[in-house]
Amino acid sequence: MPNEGYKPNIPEAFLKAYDSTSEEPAINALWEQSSFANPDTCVEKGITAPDAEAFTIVLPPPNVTGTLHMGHAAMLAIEDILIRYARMQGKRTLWIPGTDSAAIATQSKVEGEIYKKEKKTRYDLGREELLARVAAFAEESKDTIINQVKRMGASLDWSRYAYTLDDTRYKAVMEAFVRMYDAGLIYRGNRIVNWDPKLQTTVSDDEIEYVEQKDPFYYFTYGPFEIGTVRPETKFGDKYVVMHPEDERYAQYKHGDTIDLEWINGPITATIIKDEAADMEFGSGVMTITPAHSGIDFEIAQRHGLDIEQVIDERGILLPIAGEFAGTHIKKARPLIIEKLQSKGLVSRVEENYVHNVATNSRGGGMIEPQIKKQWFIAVNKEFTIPHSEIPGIASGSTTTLKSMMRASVESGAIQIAPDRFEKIYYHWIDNLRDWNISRQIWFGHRIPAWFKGDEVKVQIDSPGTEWAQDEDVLDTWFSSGLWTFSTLGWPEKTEDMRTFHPTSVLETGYDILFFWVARMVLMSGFLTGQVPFRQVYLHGLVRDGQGRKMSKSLGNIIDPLTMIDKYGADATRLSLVVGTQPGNDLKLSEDRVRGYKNFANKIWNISRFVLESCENKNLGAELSETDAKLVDEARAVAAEVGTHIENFRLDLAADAIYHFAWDRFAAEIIEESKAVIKASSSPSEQAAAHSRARMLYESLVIILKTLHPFMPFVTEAIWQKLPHDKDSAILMVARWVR
RNA sequence: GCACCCUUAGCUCAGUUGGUUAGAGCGUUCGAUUCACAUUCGAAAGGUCAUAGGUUCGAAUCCUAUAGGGUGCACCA
Repeated sequence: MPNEGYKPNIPEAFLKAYDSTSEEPAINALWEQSSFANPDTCVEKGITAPDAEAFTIVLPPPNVTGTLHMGHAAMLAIEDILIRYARMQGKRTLWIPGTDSAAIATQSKVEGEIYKKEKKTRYDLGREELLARVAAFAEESKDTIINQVKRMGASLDWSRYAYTLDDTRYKAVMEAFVRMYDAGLIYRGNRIVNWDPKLQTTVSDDEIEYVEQKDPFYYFTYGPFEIGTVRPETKFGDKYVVMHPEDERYAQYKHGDTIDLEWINGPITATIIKDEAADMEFGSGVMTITPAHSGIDFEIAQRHGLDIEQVIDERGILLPIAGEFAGTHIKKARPLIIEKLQSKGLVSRVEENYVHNVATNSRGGGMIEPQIKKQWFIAVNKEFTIPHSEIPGIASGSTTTLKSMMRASVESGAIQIAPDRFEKIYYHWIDNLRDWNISRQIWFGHRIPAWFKGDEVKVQIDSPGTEWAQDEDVLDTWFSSGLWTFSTLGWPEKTEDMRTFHPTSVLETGYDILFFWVARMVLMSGFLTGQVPFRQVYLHGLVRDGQGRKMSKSLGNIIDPLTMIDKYGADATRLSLVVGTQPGNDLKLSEDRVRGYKNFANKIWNISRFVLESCENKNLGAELSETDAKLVDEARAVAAEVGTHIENFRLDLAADAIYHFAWDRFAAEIIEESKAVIKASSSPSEQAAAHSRARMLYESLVIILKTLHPFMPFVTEAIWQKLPHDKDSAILMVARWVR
């Protein structure tokens, strides 16, 4: 506490309004130079106890496909609040930054740009050249993103920066693949997969996005039956006719009966199959199947051991089975096939405008065409012996499956999900989970460590020799993302970081990637480390525009975080993304919101100036009067309340509480009442009151600055730097939270 | 089709195990301002808490149904 006769020597900059554009870069430089975002530094400098509890968050790594949007800004604001609070609590606090190569998304973006400018495909360029171009793009994009992240004031430990494709992470991915293969959890097999003919790769079930579409629905005469379809081009090979075993309309037909009938390219013999997959309510209750190009049909075919014939190739071209239509693209073939069927009198009716959902690749690809392909899969239902497990309910050395391990992690409470309604959604997803297709037919990513020589296969990290050829495919980007909580800590090496910081404390991300990412981390971490990846999941909502619409280029309603930071400051931007948001609920953001919080930053600035001016020539070591002590306690109580809210992940309530205390109570009432006390100083008792009052104001200000710091780090730190030097910490970022 | 969420002031949202007169920000209107304030301060208007039942001494809050909006999953021959 400064002593008698303290002269605040208020810097000139303080006499004007708070100017975020001049203060923020200086504060950022101060933090960076301190390197207090690195917990090791804090321990070395004696700020954090070496045995202090760890608090870890891994930053969901932004894709290196572009620039930061408001969703990222919200994520950074929320996580930085949690991190700064934990750090001020004296915890060993680590927030790990990173970026994600985002295999398909990045490659397809670069491919698209190359095609636009040079009319060249990846096959024209070749693997090496394309990879170089993608890597260059990723590098540039990465730098942009890092700079944007820093401008938000995010106190990440950049010395631990990780990129999914850097050497350490590459090693982790290879190791993970080999271990899972050796445990029998990764296998290669012919299965029906989601094939994207545009990007020429498979995608996982979760990456599929169903888009509503209107198409004509055709009914054909198929012998004595009527069958329906929107996709006549798949029907060439259909020689099985399926009906429900209990459908009385077709009781006369027995399973295995054959019927001769006239079909697209001439007479065929069809076989009756009775299977419960046929829906009696739909259409005529009878269907033909195309096992090579439909998931359900494939399952039916497998159940009954039926022939499976490919009709359409990888580029969407009809194969010789299509007879005269062979070599034609399915889009062009469809009307021609209808024409032919009509001329043969086989079209019984057409229902125009049939509304149905078609599968598309949500990663910037095209319509999905189911195909049977030899792919790598992770077996989620296969039993295995887990060597080591800290997951409650799963004992080390016991037999389990990945699915039940994922379930146990949440059911046991080892992982808590906020808001908790997402736990149900998580279970539902697990129950419907099928084997995860992890191979992708693109070039950018982690190449699968499998080696072939003739029919022999070896799975190992290093090449077994020159005569062995490596698998051409790369891994699904979520495979490497699934390792993120521990690959960033140096796994598979037994590092000090791994021991200290894993499992991580909180995983904060958008609810839209609960399945893609959160669930996959639970899977990977459970199997490979025997631990849950994090103890708490916090799912934030999506940032939408003022009218609740998604922000998009075509709507022109994008609010760019950098523009907001330039205009109103990072603090105002952060606060606007936190106040009024509850976990799991979308946030409607308008520029007015941001502007409002800029005024608040300025308010804090002015409060501070007033307090410092009031402290001029006052003894801040003076005894506090009873009234003033109560007022300081009031501020302290608010800090405690804010802390409780933060621990409950109610950042909206926390911010609201300190906002109202600072503005409506401290500035509007306490300061107003203090003006007279500070000025009147004729009698000794009045002077004592003035000294006490000044001290109260100063102490309250310190409490407000500390409490507000996680939310508005820049303005609070800027003010802190102008406070007298004998405060409890030279840098507010590592000051101890109010006690 | 199954499940979940939302509906509170003009707008965006709080309202924690049911408990006085339902709150905030923004916006609107009126007034003040040589005062720490690129402003700020004071005041006002504005709500049948979606609708209808029920439980209860008491319901924005719990239960049921309905309507509207949204999301996830499945189906899609």
